[in-house]
Amino acid sequence: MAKDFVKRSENYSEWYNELVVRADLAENSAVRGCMVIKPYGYAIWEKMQRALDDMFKATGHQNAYFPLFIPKSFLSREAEHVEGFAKECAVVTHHRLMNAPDGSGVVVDPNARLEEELIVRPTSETIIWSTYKNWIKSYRDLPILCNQWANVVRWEMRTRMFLRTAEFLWQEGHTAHATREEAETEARRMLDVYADFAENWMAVPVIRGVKSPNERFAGALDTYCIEAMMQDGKALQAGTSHFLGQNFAKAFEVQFLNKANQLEYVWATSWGVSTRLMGALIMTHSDDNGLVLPPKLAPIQVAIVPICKNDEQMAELDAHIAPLTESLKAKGLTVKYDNRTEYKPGWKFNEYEFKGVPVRLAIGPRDLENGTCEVCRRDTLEKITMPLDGIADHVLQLMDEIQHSLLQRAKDFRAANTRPVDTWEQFQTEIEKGGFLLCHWDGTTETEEKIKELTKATIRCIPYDAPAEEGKCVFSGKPSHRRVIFARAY
RNA sequence: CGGGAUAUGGCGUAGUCCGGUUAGCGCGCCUGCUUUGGGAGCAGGAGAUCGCCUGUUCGAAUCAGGCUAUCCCGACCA
Repeated sequence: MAKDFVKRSENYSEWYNELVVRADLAENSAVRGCMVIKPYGYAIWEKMQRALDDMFKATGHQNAYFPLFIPKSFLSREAEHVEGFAKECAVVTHHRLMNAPDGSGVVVDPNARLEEELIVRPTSETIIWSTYKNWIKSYRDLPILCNQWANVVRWEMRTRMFLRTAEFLWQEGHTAHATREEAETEARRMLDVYADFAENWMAVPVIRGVKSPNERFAGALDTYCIEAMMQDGKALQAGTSHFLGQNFAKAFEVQFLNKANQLEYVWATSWGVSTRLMGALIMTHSDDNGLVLPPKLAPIQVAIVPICKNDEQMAELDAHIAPLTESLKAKGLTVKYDNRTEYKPGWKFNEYEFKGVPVRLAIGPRDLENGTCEVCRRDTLEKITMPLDGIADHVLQLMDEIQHSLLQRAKDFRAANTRPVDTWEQFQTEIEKGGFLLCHWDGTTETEEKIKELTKATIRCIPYDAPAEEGKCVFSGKPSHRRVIFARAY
């Protein structure tokens, strides 16, 4: 049991904050609202990046890089877009510092004011579409399937590590298409990529759906999303994909000549996932003993801890364990053999447990005699002693088992906390218990906002697979044709 | 931007009400010895202009005024 570590049931958000710091994932920085992602946390993010990047490439996308700064005028080209982001933009107004006249340090040089202020990108639609205008002349230039890995800044009032920080890392895909249908297909296809990644790499089950107009991205015609349920029953939007229609093409005058030699506006999509996925990963699997990582994203998959009484024994263990390490590595596993003498085995057990290492092997004098090894899996904390012979295959299989079992466990949790609700009275009590409420909704923004105001619950999405079903809106009683998901969200 | 709170070695804190030796303790850190199957023990050691400024006083971590920063609760949000 982790010492001095608050339990999820006692204070979930404190548990989360402490876990992030103590598992060495990230820490707060000198800059308000910005975090430092530490090497161990960044290693997880790199694994996510790698997997996603491969999936983007496999679906025909290429990486590119666009500027951090956006001319102020660009942002205001699309009316809804600017309205959505105006309140949280960092603005560059000057380009030079000078020594303070009174010697008190350095000040902004008032003579170095920029002609046009620059916005630190909150997202890159505008700068990218101003560029695409130059790239697109003919139907032969389409589609353009670009992605960029970048940092963005949204000046948030209240921040939480990974879940909402003023600066965060993400990828943003921006595509341009000749037809509406093709763009819509692209937006949905990338959502499927995200869902695939969430479930098969992160072991986080997600619900695919469409956002209500109220929750839609500023400037989009449709926003598709994947929604996950955290262990406290709150929803977390884990990824979004937008069908932007011709809004940005019109704002930036991006037209192409079609086969009939007629000018048409280009159709657009954008889609992104961010370091917020780290938050989803943490809050889906981790427990009161610390972080729990799915094997596919764990920077260390196997930790090996030797147990011994003296130097000679350690030397013997080193020699004995070396081939074991090699055989695990030969299976493609990431292995850490920890024979530091400054820490005792018990300390190491706790350390690797807290950091979510999926499998731990311990080998001591008794094992040397018996040709065995203690195998402990992080997700269940189950320990078994087994012969060293064939251990690499066993561990490899265990990785698979853990990966699947984490997903299954999360699915079971979600299922246990998802239920239909048909009356307003019931809604008010049920929403307090957390989880997803499947409810009929009359389709109006007024109803959605009223419900949000009264209960802090929002429509997370209208699931793709919501079956047609006649019913009455849980709030207004007006007719509805399918259920949507209500929940409190991060 | 409203409402509340806090600020003391790297971290967590005692002391503040009621001013008075060298600012105490735990964790961590350094050195040495003994240890190692679930966060080791002992001994020694380093480390703090008590958030900042001004004032009151013989004397301020402690009292007063101002400032700054951070955290929590709201409004806002991927």
